[in-house]
Amino acid sequence: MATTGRRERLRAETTAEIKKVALGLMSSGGPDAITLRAIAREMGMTANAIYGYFATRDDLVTTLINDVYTSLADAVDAARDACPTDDPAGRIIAWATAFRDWALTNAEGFRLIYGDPVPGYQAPEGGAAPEAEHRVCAGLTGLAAGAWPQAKALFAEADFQWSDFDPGLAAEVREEFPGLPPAAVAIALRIWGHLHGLVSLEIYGHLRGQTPRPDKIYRAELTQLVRGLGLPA
Amino acid sequence: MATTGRRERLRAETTAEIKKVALGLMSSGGPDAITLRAIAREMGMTANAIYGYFATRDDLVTTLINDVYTSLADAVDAARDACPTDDPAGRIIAWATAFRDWALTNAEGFRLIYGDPVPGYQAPEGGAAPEAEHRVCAGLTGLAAGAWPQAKALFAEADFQWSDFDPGLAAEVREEFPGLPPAAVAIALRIWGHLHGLVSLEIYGHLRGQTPRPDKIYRAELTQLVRGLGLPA
DNA sequence: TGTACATCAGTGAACGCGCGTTCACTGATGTAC
DNA sequence: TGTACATCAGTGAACGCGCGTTCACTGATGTAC
Repeated sequence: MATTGRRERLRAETTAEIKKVALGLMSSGGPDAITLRAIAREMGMTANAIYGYFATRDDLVTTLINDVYTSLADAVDAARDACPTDDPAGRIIAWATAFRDWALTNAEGFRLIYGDPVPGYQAPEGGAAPEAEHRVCAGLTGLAAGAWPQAKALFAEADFQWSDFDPGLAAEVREEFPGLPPAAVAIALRIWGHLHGLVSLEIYGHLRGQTPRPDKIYRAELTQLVRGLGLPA
Repeated sequence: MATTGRRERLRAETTAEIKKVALGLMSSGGPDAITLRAIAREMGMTANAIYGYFATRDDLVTTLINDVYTSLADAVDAARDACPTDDPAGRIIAWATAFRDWALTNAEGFRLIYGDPVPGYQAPEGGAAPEAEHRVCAGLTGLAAGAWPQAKALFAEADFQWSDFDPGLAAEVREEFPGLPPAAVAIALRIWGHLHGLVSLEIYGHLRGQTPRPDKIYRAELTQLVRGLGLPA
């Protein structure tokens, strides 16, 4: 058995194609367009052939969410890490820009993760993509932690306790960023809100009648964001 | 014909009940749960009886969106107007607080307006609720306009032109708020993003594993928001 | 006040559709001797 | 190298379901004289 067998390879290719077609269907017809029959139709096979690759439709959707969320986490992590640790403003801007770019090129994915769930879909317990979700969340906290040394003077009177956060999150932050106060975690969540808000308004078309330059609005947002954290522009 | 006839009244009541039941179904089962048959089942009648009240399912959904969006616009306008014009920070906070409160008590409505469209639904041209949409948008611009006298010093170098906005929006703003520069409109959109982001993360459950106090995060956001506009807290 | 008629909300059966899933199967690809 | 067998991707028909919508209808509520 020199390399991976032919059958194995074909199997992997078909699996990948099913996922690609499913995402494509979603992008043109919304989350409810992800049906086994539609996928099969698109691929020129019968619906039940898909059962050879995924035990059930929910299985397929879970895999899809996981893949997509992981690709988002990869994108933002990579962009941030391309910027040196001693440039917290640059890292925030890199992360945030990658976030929007990823969302625009993977609009279906963004909807799949952050929008209404696929009709009839029941996520497994623990969520569909706990690891990727955690990476994104941890990334945000890291950005806030990087900015904190310069930002703390501006948020001195911020009134947050660890009990204002989920115990799991609190424990984790305290372990990974010792000395970081709860106020910094609140900033991380607020940053998330800023980015998520503009991007999801754009993705869902609510900016369409307002501005042809959502990128410019987003850039202005980022400028004000780092300024509001006391970081040099 | 002294008052409204009995039949008329019954008719209005049934229409209202259909809408109420539809929203209720959506809140428990997502947007795809709005089916004529499910509504009829819930009301103890047959599905086709609904055709006496709405010509088609899409008609019903359009009415629903319109009602809901109008109720949002009413809520935020009323909250803002309860605060005097010479307190721009107070008006922003009142509007924003009403926005979140409305979203939490009408989570289905929020999803209906801002989330994925109802499966299979085709909105009429011009959108399902153009008037209410416009009221919300105009309200935001009004908030930015109110804050501008104090905020302008902080956004002097903001590089926005009228061409960065939709012609219709630009024309309207210039008529309603003469002298207000494009940079202020950009601020309005950014404010919208901030509020929409935190609220939709909360509504869609993405804050659940992070904080038990989304209200506190939101309040902190508002405090920083008005501060960032140079308004007194 | 009583009768004849119009209105109209709602019924019940039926249509054609697409869905997820199951079943017994076929035929090509790979493996063992 | 050739043959017998195992694997396994995919087929095709069928199931039961819920959907939007249409149709001809019934029976109670209102109205006109």
